Amino acid sequence: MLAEERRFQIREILTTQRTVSASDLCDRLKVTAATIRRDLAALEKDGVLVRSHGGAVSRTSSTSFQPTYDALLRSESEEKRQIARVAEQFVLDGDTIFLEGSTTVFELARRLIHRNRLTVVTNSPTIVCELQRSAGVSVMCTGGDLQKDTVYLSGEWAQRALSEIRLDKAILGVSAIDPQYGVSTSHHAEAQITRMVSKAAKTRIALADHTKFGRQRFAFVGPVSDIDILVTDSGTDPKYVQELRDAGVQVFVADGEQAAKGTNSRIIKQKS
Amino acid sequence: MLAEERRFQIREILTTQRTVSASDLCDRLKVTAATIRRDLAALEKDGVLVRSHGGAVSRTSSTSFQPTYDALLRSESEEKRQIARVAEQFVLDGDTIFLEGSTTVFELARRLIHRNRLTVVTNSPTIVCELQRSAGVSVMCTGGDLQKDTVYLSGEWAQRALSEIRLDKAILGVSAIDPQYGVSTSHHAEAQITRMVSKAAKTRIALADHTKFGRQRFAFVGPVSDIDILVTDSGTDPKYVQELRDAGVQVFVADGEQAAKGTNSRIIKQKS
DNA sequence: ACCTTTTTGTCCAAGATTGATTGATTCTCC
DNA sequence: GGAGAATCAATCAATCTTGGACAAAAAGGT
Repeated sequence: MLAEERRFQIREILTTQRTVSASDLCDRLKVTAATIRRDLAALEKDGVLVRSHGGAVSRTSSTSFQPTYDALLRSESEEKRQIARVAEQFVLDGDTIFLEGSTTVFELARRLIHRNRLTVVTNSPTIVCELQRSAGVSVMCTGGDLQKDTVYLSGEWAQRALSEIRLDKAILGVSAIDPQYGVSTSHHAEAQITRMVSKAAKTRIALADHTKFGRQRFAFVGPVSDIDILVTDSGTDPKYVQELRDAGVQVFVADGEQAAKGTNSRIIKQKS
Repeated sequence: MLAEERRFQIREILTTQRTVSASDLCDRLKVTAATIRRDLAALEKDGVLVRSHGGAVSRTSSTSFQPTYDALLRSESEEKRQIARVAEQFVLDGDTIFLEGSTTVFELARRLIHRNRLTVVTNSPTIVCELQRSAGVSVMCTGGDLQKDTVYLSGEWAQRALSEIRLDKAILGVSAIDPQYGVSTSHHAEAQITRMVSKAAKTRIALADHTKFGRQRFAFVGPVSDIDILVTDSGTDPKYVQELRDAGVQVFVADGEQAAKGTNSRIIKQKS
């Protein structure tokens, strides 16, 4: 194997798992620890990863993340990953889906890289860059004005693009949800986009970790009944889960085991 | 076997494999390592692949673009940086500019992060992600279909966005330029976008390293006289530089010293 | 048939990569 | 806080790769 290829493999591994141990890499790539150390040193120099005793940690990307977004991604990433793992089951090959820019949805996007015959429309440049590596997923970007703080494209171009498409599923990352008040967000432009996406999709799937519940933000998006399926983590107050179910929303709570085990069939059946 | 045929085979192999070792090619093509090295050197010069110790990595593999893009970024990055350094002088605060997706232009984008009151329109998600970190640059993305191999948004959405804007400057990364034939590129969609951007801009600035000269690609973009300013590196044959100047193009050759020293005033004066 | 040009193969010294060894450093568990 | 294990950086030797020089072979033109 070429050194170049080996280092590429390390990067690949780091995109799926955030961290990797040196000994693990020795086994998988069939080279000695000395070589792995040299590779890690080279990749660290390139800014791809940060070394730590016994292995390395991905630096998400030297180029494509603003520090705050980076920090956001790290915070509660385990819950986000579990939510993404469950949400992935709802995406079927052949679907045309919208992925809204948000960190939880980004985790889902990473999991879709190896899919086939999937069409993804998104307003997140980060997701576009991530799915660039995928051979089987065709990607469309809405365009629009970049909101620096949320890595979100909105505005006239985005709206017009959304006004002329129909989607099988819309995957929405909500930033505040309250059973009574409904879904809300900090930016007016964002709310507008979310509403348009909801209108264009046959099925609306919202991803929200437990921190998003019982909160209200500046811009109202819509009532909770607009959501068809909601995926959250096990840290959410069961009271909220019940209230949403009463409102007609299918709620899935992702805990470690459920996400790990193959509950695919059950979920998909329940969905269709 | 003809040399042409052999090199074609190497390209074929690289479309399916992404990487190939030199010794492997010796076996498969029944020639010595010296010949393979010469072939790989020639193909690298043509921009088909990037050599690495013991073999080569494809530069245009659809299966996985990321590593290739990195290698691409590495290859001749010094020239690209020098070109970007010169080109930066043409971008003034307050300008509204278009940055076309290409590795050389990407280098320029990185240098613009700390600018103020700059409006950047681009069709490259990579550039959007990069400029996300910038506080003083407002960014608009054209949207469109993602071309996996070039990290380029094109198609209807991109065209419509471009049809309704006016730009001070368009920064174009050309992939093939020939004084007689003009500018060309591999993809039809790309050529279309470039033409629209050119039409929308008051000033057209093309960036091209020395490997792009004297080449012709599939899709014709336009004659060289469409370009107002061209920046290249010192590796370019002076013959080409002269021919372009004769055609009315302002050509700037970026070498280490010129780019390093503050020749800003001279360049800007010459421009206005 | 002859000369010129291009291509290919061989040889060799310089350089790069890898695995093994060493002693120092760091982590973990008690 | 200390003993033991694991990991680290630095170094060396073995192996492989590279680029240049030169000769042989092939191709092309007259």
